[in-house]
Amino acid sequence: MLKLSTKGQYGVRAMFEIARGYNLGPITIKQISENQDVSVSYLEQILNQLRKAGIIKSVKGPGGGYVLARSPEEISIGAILRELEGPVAITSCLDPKEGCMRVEGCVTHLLWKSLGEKIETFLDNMTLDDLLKGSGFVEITRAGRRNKKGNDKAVAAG
Amino acid sequence: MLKLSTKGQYGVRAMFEIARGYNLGPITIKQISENQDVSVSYLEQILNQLRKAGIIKSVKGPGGGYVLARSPEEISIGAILRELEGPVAITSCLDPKEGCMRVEGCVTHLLWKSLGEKIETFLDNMTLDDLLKGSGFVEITRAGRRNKKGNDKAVAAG
DNA sequence: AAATACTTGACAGGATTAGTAGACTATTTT
DNA sequence: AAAATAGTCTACTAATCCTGTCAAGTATTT
Ligand code: FES
Ligand code: FES
Repeated sequence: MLKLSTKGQYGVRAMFEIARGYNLGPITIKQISENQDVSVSYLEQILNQLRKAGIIKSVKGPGGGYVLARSPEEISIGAILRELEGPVAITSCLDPKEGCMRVEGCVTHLLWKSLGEKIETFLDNMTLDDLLKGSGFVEITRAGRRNKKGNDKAVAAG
Repeated sequence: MLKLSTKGQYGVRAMFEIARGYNLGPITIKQISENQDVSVSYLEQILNQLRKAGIIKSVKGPGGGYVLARSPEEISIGAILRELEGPVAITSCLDPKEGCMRVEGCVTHLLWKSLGEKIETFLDNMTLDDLLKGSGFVEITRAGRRNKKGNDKAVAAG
């Protein structure tokens, strides 16, 4: 129960890839695809949606790709998921677009609402930066990452 | 995102109806159906599932219906939902039946796992009794509730 | 002009959900 | 015993959503 669609999952993983080297210039869809095992076509759809939402920016042409629009600590997982999957709405009664006539006197409404808020808080407080830190990734060298100006020294971890 | 299916929602609402007068003898599917606006046929399916799980018991024949198998404070919302919708599994990687090869080194796995546990804790700590108390329902008189031995006095609230 | 890379919209197959229907079994009451 | 009540079980369908592909197009750099 309470599954997240693959779109959301892939979206977060893609965002992680972009965040991973966000000060190293754009990363291409193809690279994300290879690192995360998600098809290029599907990623196109997902990243486009995130771009329209202003969470990432795209750079066209050779050397182009995707870059974060803000720094990793300013992008929450919640923001990403909300774009791709709509607001947290355990029941359709809680969906801003749907609503429900029975709300008053409905015994469960408060329950779902409360759970929804808890989830939302969790997701909104978790950022890409937390993801970066929480996974031993500060220590990778950026080998294999294409580089704009030829400064191929890894941004080594201290 | 993170929707609950109607089956789960209806299930909880049906359980609430059964809990509502659990010391007054069984309540029929039909009554639940009327009180909660869910079709009898669909409820049959749902309640049957809950009965097999041992959460409620059924009484056949005239005067029969459904009764809680335990007291309201011993039945958590989590238990109900787990029966009807399977375990909390934000991603399929976390589903006991599925799993994932990428778990190690997967940056998001821990995130989903952590969220899942939070949700589960919430649901497991919330019981039918909380629902009864939390909704002004201690005060209703049981009018309209069929009664086995003819003692039609309402179980009045203090 | 050529190569790279993002952009957009349509679409299809499959899975899941939501709900209905009908025939059957068990129990109580008359 | 028969009638009435009420739960049991299985199958089936329609609709919706998810997952993902494809192809033609636009923008930018070299
Ligand atoms: S049924 Fe819509 S709020 Fe409970
Ligand atoms: S992809 Fe399965 S655990 Fe992350």
